[in-house]
Amino acid sequence: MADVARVAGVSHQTVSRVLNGAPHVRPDTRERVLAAIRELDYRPNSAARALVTRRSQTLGVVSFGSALYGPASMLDGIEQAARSAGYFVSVASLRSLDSRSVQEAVDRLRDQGVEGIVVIAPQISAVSAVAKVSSAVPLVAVGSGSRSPVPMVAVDNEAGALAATRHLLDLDHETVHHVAGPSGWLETKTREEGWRKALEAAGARVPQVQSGDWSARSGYEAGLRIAEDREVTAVFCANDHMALGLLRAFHEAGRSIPGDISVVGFDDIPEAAYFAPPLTTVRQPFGELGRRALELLVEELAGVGHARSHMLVSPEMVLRRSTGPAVRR
Amino acid sequence: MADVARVAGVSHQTVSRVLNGAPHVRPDTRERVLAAIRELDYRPNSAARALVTRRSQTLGVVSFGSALYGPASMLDGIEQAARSAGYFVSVASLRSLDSRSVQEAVDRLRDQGVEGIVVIAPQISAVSAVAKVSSAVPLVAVGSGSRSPVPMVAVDNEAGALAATRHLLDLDHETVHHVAGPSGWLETKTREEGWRKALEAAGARVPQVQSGDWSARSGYEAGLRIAEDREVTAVFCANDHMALGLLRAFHEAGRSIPGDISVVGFDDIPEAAYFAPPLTTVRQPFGELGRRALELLVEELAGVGHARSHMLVSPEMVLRRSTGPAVRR
DNA sequence: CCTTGTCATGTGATCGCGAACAAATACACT
DNA sequence: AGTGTATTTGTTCGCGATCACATGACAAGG
Repeated sequence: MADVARVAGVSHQTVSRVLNGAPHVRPDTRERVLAAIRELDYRPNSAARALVTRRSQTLGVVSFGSALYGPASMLDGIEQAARSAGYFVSVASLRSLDSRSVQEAVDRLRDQGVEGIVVIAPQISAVSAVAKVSSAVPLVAVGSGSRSPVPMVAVDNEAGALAATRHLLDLDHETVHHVAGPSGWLETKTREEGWRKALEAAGARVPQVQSGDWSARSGYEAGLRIAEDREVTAVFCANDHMALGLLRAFHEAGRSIPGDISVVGFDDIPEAAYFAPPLTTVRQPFGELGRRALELLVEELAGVGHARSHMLVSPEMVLRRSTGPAVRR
Repeated sequence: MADVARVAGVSHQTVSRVLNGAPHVRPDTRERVLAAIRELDYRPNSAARALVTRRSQTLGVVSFGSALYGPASMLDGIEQAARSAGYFVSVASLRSLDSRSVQEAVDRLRDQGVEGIVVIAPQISAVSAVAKVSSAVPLVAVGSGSRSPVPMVAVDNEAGALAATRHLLDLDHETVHHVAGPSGWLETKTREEGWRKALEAAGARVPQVQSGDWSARSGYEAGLRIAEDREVTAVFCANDHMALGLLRAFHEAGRSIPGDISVVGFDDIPEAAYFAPPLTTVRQPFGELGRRALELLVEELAGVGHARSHMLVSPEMVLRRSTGPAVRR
């Protein structure tokens, strides 16, 4: 910066003024400074600036399962929104979601000097970990349940699950089976609750829940078990990947879809429309969730306060060919 | 830091020594300092440290299509490796891969003070953009072609495509059709080359190529076109998502797989094993690619030089049920 | 003509840390 | 005891920016 000042024949302060768009700089001196900057290919040192302003221009993202479609999309949305808000994004992805790991990741980011943190933390333990995080920096959770103790943005899983289940009931299915996610996840819980409420509201029997781990493999295994029960005519699956495994298992068991069994998924991953058959599912706007979370965080940073600190986004049902009317026996 | 020094009754330099594990600190003073640090919950200011050491402990990742399985997995691998090497990771995801966007992203990261950059840049234009990037910081590309002008890590796409095609030829198919990726991608090019070479080596006819855009939708559309040609008995598809669309189209056209047509994909996404039927494909170890890229970058930072600056990882074929012997007519 | 206020620019201090050097202390060996 | 060397600690400076304040020039108003 001193070099630039020398070349432009001004003081370092004037260079700083030009850089920060401060008022009270005569147009021609501004030009001279800019010319000097170009000539020297000068780039401000962000560390120095961060040191004195106490602002790093950086936000942190703690993410879990970041290779999965949901988290990856959210991260993408977050980065996009952060950039347009003038922030950098630093990531810390977790291998496990225990309280210690979350705390560690948050600490790491804090040490790096991030101004705020978004936690992509869909697990119950993570939320409580986040809640415990004695963090001086603002923190927003995304994709976690509605009873999160920190500000958060999430899809209304319960409403989505309820709609999915009701869709099947409306097709005259006597009841709807459920393949849930792994225990400990907020999505697992809220989706199961939505399913249960829909059944209860309709006075339908509530069958036993099968549990998976979100993977197609686990859906396949659940499918094999379910296929043994010839009574089953409708299944609501807690995510699309498991639904894929389910379809595979039903196919192998010789059950036609939706002829014998109707299946609904959750997420609407891009491939869902090309499953065999195309999957009826509940769309989660992941990218938008990420963007909204970041907006919330930026608002907190700006000190807007906690005016709208819990944000539930309504998911949307996408009807495809994996669901059909129940066969009356 | 001054506070800590005061509480511990030492100078700030001694605190610094303890923090950096410098030698020549008496055990009991070290203890006093550590105690003071704990008492005050002191955290070093990374901006100040970066300012004086000229090292930000941060690496940048430029990524494209970061919601897709491949890039997301690589990013994940990169982050993991970076963390264990003691670096933070800052991401910049691109919406388009033109030279200007890439340059902008790289500049942004440089301005932030990253010490090195990994570019997840599978597009030809990106590679040339990267090559042009007049960057003072070390730069490594991952997942791009073998003729990249910067150090890079990639799967040997050509070998993978060749193996996939040969697998089909070995099953007695007269020739193998190809659904390629979008033009401009290195993967598209090298996979097509591998396919072509395998055909030529076997003296098989080289059919016209269908092009998609990696999405299941485009695979579906290509599949509809291919299904019209009753001569087709084998298709090598440049990625699994398109293969999924292909399977769907064939199913709708009443062609059985692998009875009428064999299909091979590329990537081995986790769902591929649950397609209908389970997909024979070529596995790319994305996470490992990311890790290796980061290791390469760290080596460059350490000044090990460009000893092994191009690293080709051999992909592995995964045989499943979407391929079978050609039906002799 | 002198005050007063606005613009335009410069000066010095400061952010928190580590590097270089200096000083003090401890230990070893005559 | 005296000298030399190794360990341990402290002092000063500077990294590259912003901030608070000072200064000079000029115009407007009395």
